Amino acid sequence: MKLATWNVNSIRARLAHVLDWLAANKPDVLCLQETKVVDADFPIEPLRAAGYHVAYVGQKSYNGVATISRTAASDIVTAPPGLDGEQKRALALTVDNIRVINVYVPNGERVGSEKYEFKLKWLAALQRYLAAELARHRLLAIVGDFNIAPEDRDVYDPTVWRDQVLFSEPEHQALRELMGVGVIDVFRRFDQPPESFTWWDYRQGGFRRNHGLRIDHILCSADLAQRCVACTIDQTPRKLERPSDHAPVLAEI
DNA sequence: ATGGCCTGCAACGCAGGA
Repeated sequence: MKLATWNVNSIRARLAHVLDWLAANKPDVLCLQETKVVDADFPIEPLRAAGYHVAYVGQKSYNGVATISRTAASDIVTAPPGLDGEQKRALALTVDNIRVINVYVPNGERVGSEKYEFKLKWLAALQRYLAAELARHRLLAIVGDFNIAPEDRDVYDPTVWRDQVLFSEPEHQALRELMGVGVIDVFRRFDQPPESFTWWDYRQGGFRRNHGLRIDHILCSADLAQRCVACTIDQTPRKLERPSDHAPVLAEI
């Protein structure tokens, strides 16, 4: 099966790109982040017409996640324990016998800010939820925009980014601890081109100069990771007019 | 040239992103 994640920076602004990408890539599951729309206004019909079931949880203006799938999902959780605040950032469901947790981890604004502390607390709650889910599901993927670049090779200029938000030691520690619960970054299970990133700033010709970060991830339980045969970043939609600033990550499982 | 972008909201600039 093909499992993908993509921060679309507004599902309504990016609907045509998403539909085109679905037609071109035919994923079985696509997890979207930053849908930026209340549930009543989510554009379900065009996605259904494209042959997908849709689960979503959103809010006005900010955040919001959605998981679309070729086959119907079950056991859908839109407010996981500990992640059930005002900000809609997590959505879990089971599809094709695989537990899929879709997350939009807080950005954190800047090291030491209130939002940064919120990010670390949110990651700790996510770790607890992930541990509980792993106890129930042998085949599990947790995917999405983690807003953390794990290693030096995931940042275009580690010297510039050192100790900055998205690349600070407390964030690295939080991600390591979360992964220590029992999930693997499948992107690094395979040979990859150097300087592979998933996000590029809209400003300063970030994409053209490949000034990016790898902050969107597909993390799989050991048994699911074993089934994974490929994991790639698709830069194609980042080259379109009015793109999302993130590119999709796609795993073949 | 020391800043350059994008989205949604209700504006006629702002908050937030990363």
